[in-house]
Amino acid sequence: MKTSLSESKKKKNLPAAQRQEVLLKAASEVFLEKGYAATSLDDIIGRAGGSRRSIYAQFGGKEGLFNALVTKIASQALAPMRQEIDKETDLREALFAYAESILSALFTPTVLDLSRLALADGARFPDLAKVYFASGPGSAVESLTRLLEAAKNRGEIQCLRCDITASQFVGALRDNLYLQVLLRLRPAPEQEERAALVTSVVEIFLHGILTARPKPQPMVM
Amino acid sequence: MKTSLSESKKKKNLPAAQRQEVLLKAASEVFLEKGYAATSLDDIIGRAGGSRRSIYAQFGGKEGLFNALVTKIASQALAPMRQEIDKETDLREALFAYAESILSALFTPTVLDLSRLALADGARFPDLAKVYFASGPGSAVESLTRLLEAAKNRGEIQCLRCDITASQFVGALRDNLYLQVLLRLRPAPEQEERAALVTSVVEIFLHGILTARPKPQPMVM
DNA sequence: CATATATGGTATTTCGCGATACCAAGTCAA
DNA sequence: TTGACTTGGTATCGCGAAATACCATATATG
Repeated sequence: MKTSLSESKKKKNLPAAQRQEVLLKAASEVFLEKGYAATSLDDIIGRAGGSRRSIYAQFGGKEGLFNALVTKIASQALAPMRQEIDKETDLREALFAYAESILSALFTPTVLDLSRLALADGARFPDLAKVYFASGPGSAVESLTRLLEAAKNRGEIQCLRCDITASQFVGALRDNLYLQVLLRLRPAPEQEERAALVTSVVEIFLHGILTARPKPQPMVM
Repeated sequence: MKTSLSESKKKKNLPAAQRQEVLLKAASEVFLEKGYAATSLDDIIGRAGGSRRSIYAQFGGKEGLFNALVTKIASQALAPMRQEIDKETDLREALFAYAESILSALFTPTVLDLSRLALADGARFPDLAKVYFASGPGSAVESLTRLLEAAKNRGEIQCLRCDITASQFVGALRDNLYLQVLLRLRPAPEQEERAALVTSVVEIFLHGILTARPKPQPMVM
């Protein structure tokens, strides 16, 4: 019946170790695409080959399978959000570079899917929520914090709590846009739109929006 | 058997209209608490009284019930995010007031639950996602945009796209904190912490973080 | 080649829950 | 009071999917 689908890549009777890898990979893809509840074991088996038996033998069931891969997925998928920053280069340059890389990482399809997964199923799987935040937004903000603190020590900027400033910088980058994309109300922004957002954020954080820059002491008149 | 639970408030044989109200109220609570999938009709009936029959007679089923209330819930629950701003008062004052009210609205338990609901089930119920965004974050940013444009017209600030600036202001307010609370990684911030965030955001958006305010031309020495 | 072991595939069981049906009990009108 | 109608409560059905069991088939070992 359904075995008619051309048997594309169904390798047969793999040894346990390989089968486990293939299962984990397929499961990652499906869970990310459809979420935990909407994914059935048949979906996974259909993609990975193998049988229910191997899943239960190696992972104990659906929950076990999910728990076995969720940490690894999260850490891998969020790798683009953990780029280290060169603390020595010009602050403005560094902020631009950081903002661009974070922003494009945020709108990566895999990152979006993982974010939706964490938000939807984080309650049932607390580890997912923890790992997601720690290895994504959390660590992104940490490296920015270090950048800001370096600049502060050089006297270039003033911020009482650089960690708060860093977190707000990332928040400003996310904008309402990230929310809209998560909600599937609009597609992810292309390069051009992202660049506009980055410029706006960096400009604001460096100079503020007051026209009177400070327009300070000298009453020029 | 289970009828032993003290029959607290189970009013019996209500007329259709009243029963419908009670059902909607109970359903709102449960859906917000547990999400769509995790809510069973028995949960709702257990809280509202009445019977399956009334649900199917009036709403056609679980989906119908959800659709019937989701728009109204969203609009009501998000009302605190739609406060109008006085465009005439001092900009700094206005931003402070706006930021505080938005921030405390964001961390309202009901708003948090609704946000989780929209993010988790927005894919299955597109209306939910649309209404959530439009009557919450969307309209909040709109009123801020008008405030900024008024200030821009008075020459107080410069921003090419005040709508983007407004959106980034709200994003900065959300910080990583909102994400952490949504993920249940930490409790909502109290008044004190919120005030610190508000101060930081307003300060940054007005003046930026550079120490050299402009520290401009004069090479003092 | 034959037997043991492990894996693939499918059938069967179990369970939760939405949907439906049915009966009892209460409400309303004449 | 009586009879038609509405609502409450429970029992039943159907479906989807996880969990389990069973048989067939492939690989390994002697």
